[in-house]
Amino acid sequence: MIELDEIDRGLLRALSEDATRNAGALGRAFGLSQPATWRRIKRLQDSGVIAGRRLDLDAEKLGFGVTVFLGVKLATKGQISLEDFERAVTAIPEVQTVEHVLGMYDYRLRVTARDIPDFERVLRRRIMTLPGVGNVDANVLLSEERRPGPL
Amino acid sequence: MIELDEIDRGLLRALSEDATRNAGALGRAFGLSQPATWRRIKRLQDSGVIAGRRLDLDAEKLGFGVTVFLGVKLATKGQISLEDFERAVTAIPEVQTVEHVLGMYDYRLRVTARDIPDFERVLRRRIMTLPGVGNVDANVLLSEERRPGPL
DNA sequence: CTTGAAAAGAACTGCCT
DNA sequence: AGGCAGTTCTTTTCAAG
Repeated sequence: MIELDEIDRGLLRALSEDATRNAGALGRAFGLSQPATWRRIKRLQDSGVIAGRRLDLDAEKLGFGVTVFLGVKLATKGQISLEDFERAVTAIPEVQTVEHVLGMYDYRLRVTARDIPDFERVLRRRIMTLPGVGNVDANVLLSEERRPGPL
Repeated sequence: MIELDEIDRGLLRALSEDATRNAGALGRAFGLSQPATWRRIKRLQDSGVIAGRRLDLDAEKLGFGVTVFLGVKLATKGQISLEDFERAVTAIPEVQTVEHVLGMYDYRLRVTARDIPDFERVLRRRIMTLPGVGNVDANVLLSEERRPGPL
């Protein structure tokens, strides 16, 4: 694990919200020079604390107005069954995230679709036919807020 | 909604996985010049399809080894109750995402903690004391895979 | 749409405190 | 660790085909 001071945490918090901010402007906000700030960011990248930079897409504007969370309980779950399920589920383009979890469900899926009929198609033809699927629970996303986490 | 061709979708797919790739290199991959690629990306930003660029942090390396998904059912849910709950839940630093959903649960929370004892503390002192909380279900994250979505 | 060029700005390096 | 000065690279804008 890596040692982080207050400034490092501040940089991570700022960049988590907007990764386009440059080292010069960021440094000014924390009372540091551009190279000093840049070196801190580079250190965070090299150590792996910063795993990458990703785009934040607006699903609505892409024509995907419906996001549904599915909780999947497998009917049969041996080693083979898990791998079969994972391979099949990652081949479905509408599945954005696959989370293997422990608890009420075995997997949690984030699925996006153009509209409700489109979602029904994905659910019936793609999800319900996955190998080993038992029970499936659904929750439709109304609104969402992301936060920096406990930095 | 914005009209996108195959190249736009390709750019979004590429940048979703790694937003550090520059216009020149990206353009080469799609047979476009640097300025042409840059104009496309700018158009996607201005139209709001690209909502922003965020950091992808490694929670493990930050010392947060435990991620738990909570499904929360409210006991009382009027207009006031929802706002009270949302205001209180967003004040908890360990809560990374708050999703207002329709279905089995009313809210779904992504919570990170240093370890299981730390999680128990958050659950007992912070989550269970939220205004209006009824039943709470938990799923512990084992592994996760994110994908570009149906672009 | 393209290429080519030029200016501005950000990223990166080396050296010094 | 941090700062300063300089170099390299990308971004950004422009002209012209």
